[in-house]
Amino acid sequence: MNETTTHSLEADRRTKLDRLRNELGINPFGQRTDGLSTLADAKAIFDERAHDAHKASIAAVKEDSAAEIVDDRPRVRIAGRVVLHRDNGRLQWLKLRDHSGDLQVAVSKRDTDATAFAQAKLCDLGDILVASGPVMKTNTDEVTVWAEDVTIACKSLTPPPEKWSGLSDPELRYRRRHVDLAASPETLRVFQMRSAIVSGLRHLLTEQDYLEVETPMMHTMAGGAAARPFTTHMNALNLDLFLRIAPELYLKRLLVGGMPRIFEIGRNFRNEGLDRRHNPEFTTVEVYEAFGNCETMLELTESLIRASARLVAQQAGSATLPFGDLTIDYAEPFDQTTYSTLFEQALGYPITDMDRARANAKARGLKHEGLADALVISELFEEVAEKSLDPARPTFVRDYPAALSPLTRPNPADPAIAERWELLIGGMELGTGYTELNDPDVQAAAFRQQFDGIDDEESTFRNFDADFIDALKVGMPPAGGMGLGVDRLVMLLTNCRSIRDVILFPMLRPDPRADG
RNA sequence: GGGCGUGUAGCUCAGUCGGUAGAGCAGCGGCCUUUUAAGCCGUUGGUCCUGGGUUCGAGUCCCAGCGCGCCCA
Repeated sequence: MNETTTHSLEADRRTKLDRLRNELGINPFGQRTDGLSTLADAKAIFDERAHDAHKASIAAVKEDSAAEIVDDRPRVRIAGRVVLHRDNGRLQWLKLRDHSGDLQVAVSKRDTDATAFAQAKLCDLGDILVASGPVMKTNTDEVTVWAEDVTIACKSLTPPPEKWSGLSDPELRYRRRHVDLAASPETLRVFQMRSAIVSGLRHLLTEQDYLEVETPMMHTMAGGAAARPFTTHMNALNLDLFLRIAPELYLKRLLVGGMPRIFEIGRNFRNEGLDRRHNPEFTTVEVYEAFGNCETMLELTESLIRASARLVAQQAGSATLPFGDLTIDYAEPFDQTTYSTLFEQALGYPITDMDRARANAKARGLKHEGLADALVISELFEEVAEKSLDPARPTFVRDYPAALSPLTRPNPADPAIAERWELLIGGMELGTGYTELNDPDVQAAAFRQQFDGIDDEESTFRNFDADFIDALKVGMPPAGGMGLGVDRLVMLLTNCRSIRDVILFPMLRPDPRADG
């Protein structure tokens, strides 16, 4: 950032600020304004008949000065940021933008008072303008507000980016998201969609009698998932705390407490890598349902995603959306397979053949030494088997190994298999669902077992959560539970290839060029 | 963590073989009452990411670092 030139461009704008104040007596940092229409509404209210009648009456007056001007064109008051300014001398054309779209405003010297016209003259790209007047159409058929009054509601002191390309440097888009949003309607649209998707999930769940709850984000023990937590410290209690890596163990306590259908939409924090699919803070929706199981959750998850896709596709009956080169149809029933089937299909030998699995892991340069069998299989599964799936086909992978699922109930018929699925779409893990474990003794044993076969650093963050075991002893109803990554769902549905494009302010390194 | 790419005016980008730093938009001064990325005339604006090195001379070549992106782990 160059101090000198920034300063000079800002200085130009400050000069205009002074002129507005001194020559026009205007404070260009305005006040409450009532009766505003959105630009989309103002555009929609245009009345062809009234417009034609007005035009005809003007022509009639030219013929016969006794004729009367008829003007019942709809009038609006609008506000928006100036994104174009064409000054033709005594007629100025402005294009305003708000969250609903763009709309042109014409400011004629003939039809505005001197103060209004001068404000239009002095406005810069980026200023926020309020204009009012009839909605008409230009000779080239563009719906336009023919201004009768114009006020600068907020003077912008910072020049906006190039008016057609906006910000294209991804770094600048993330660091100066406010500018990106103001300059790029496509960016705004992604976040409008994100909001609609989250509201849609909330609405669908609430409508089916799931109760929305909020559980702590600061935990004394980081549980509910295998991930490294962020740490913080509470002064009042002189207590080290973890930002939550998952809300699961608290939500289960609520099942114990007698809330049978609950969900939480909220942030989790994982102190791990950053890449196209991972931001250290990310949003999930987690759902628990008493007397459900992993099947219940599978059906629910599929229905939620299908409904979200329909919402985005906005065409009744269609739920087909692009994701990169893929076209994904969410209306079709999602595919289902099992962990061991997919493994054997992709690797060519059964999941039980540890000799080949270990040799294979070694050959592929995967972690294997000192790892438990299940973790070696898991490495191979994620590396080879998951990638063998058709990314355009949403697929539930069922029957995960119990050894990888310490919070899940094992299948009664085969204790090596957990009643758990993961959902993969577009090459991403979207979510996971379980039949929850509610036998406190089996849970306690599973907590102990999770320390086996992992390295010391990893085990630092795995805990034996005695308080949670105590809760299970009170008695938790049989239940299904699921967690769905909201950021990744939004990526899929809005065709964004980086998680940073669906998080308003993604984590970035501090700008080394910044002063502070 | 590794590989590749990238960083030049407020923004978007050129910059050839190493020889005085360029354009468009934005800005500034003019003209213009139906423009459509308006047009016309004139004009301002640079820590070429940072630090070293090679060279008579570096935006350009070399080394190191930093940010961002892509791919891989």
